[in-house]
Amino acid sequence: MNPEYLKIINQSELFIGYESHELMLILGCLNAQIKEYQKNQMVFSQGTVIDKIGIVITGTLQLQQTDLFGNNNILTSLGSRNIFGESYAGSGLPIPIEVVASQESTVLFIDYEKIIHPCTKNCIDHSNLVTMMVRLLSIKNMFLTEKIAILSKRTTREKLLHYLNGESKRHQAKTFTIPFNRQGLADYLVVDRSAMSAELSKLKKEGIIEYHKSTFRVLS
Amino acid sequence: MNPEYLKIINQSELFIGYESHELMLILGCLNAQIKEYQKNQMVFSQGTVIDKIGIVITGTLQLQQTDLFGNNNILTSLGSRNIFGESYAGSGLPIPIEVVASQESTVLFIDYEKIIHPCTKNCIDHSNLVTMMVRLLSIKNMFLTEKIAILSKRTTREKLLHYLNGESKRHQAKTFTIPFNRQGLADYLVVDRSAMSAELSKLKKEGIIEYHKSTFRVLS
DNA sequence: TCATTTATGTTGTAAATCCAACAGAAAGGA
DNA sequence: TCCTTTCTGTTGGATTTACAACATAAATGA
Repeated sequence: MNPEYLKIINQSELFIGYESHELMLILGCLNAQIKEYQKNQMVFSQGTVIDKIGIVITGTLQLQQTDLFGNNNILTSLGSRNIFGESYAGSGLPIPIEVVASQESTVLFIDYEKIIHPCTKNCIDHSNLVTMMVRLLSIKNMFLTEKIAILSKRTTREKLLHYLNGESKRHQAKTFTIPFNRQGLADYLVVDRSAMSAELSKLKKEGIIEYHKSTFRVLS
Repeated sequence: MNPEYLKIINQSELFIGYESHELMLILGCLNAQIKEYQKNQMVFSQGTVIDKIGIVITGTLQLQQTDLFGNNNILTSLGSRNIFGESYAGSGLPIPIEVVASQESTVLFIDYEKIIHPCTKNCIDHSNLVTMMVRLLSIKNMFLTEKIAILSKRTTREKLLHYLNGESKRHQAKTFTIPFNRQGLADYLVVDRSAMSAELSKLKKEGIIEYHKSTFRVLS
């Protein structure tokens, strides 16, 4: 395998922390396979059941979904080191979205079954791949649950307060820096940026929060 | 173990389909333990790292969260057969919520590690517990992702159309029945019931959908 | 059967959001 | 440094929602 590729795989969440010779052995044992895609070529089709996960080596893939009116909605873009398909492969259900290469791309595929039930003999131990996989799914799960809790708030004010309170708890500090600028935060909370800015000002005036740029402080 | 308990455990998603003697052996090998809780007693505390999952045998537990102002928000209620804690145990992160018995309850606990890395010798094979666990996490993940996609739509109309389109695809049919009454659907979409009813009427008038009670048909 | 409760649809009003436009601040580059 | 671009806050008007109140339909139970 191309050593550049190995370096990238080694940076993906699933394979982080291995020595490169270990990684090579594991990938061999997992029967991992590289595949190239041309621009606009389909990687996973909507409605199929998949049994492999993918890791983007080079290029960009897009998760997209077609709506009632035939419009193509782009859900996410995936770049180098990103893992995809793990929830779908694990569920055994047909996938409700499609994955397409939005430019020429290289992808590594691994049989999901081999990750979940690693071989135990004649092979380097890679049973902690299960733990890593489950951790990925679990953490994603927690993030999604938290986001739903936020989106379930009716007003911009409530969404902001829930988000800031959650971040405060997560950092175990009243003062913390968020990984968003204003537009990014508005996108995350699914509200209008200008309305959100106005609400932030109000909260500051009312003495409920303080902030400077992306550093916030909750006062309570 | 109480045979009534066994019957309930056998109905939980994780242990469905086993013969009762198999189940007993597996539970023994997993070192599963029963614990009783009084009303208002804490099961899991916010901020702790947990290494067990729970299955409710009898009674009711509540997942709840305290907000900035000290209000206790109930996120979900858990009843007989429900599994909880799997995402938190799998993540290795401190839990952002607390679990409390809202009435006298009986709970079965299982070490998470033993599910993910089942023993392979001197014991009945229960390696498919990993598969079941991963399937649970994955399917939950897909549901959460779908819900976020819906909640990310700005208007009631868009939320409705996205939801109905998704259900149509899932059922692979233009006509399908949803598991909600109007209030339930409004809660799921996080919109006002009456406004939603009005929007449904509009969509029907415009010839975009048809419906009768909880049976819908998308026309496109 | 009739009475009661629950579910659903309709409407008007108040409140909140979105959108657009703009101005000043901050950041980045020549 | 100056110029340009990006980011942030502010405001007013159009749109959408939430809320409350009510009427009718459907379901439930005595």
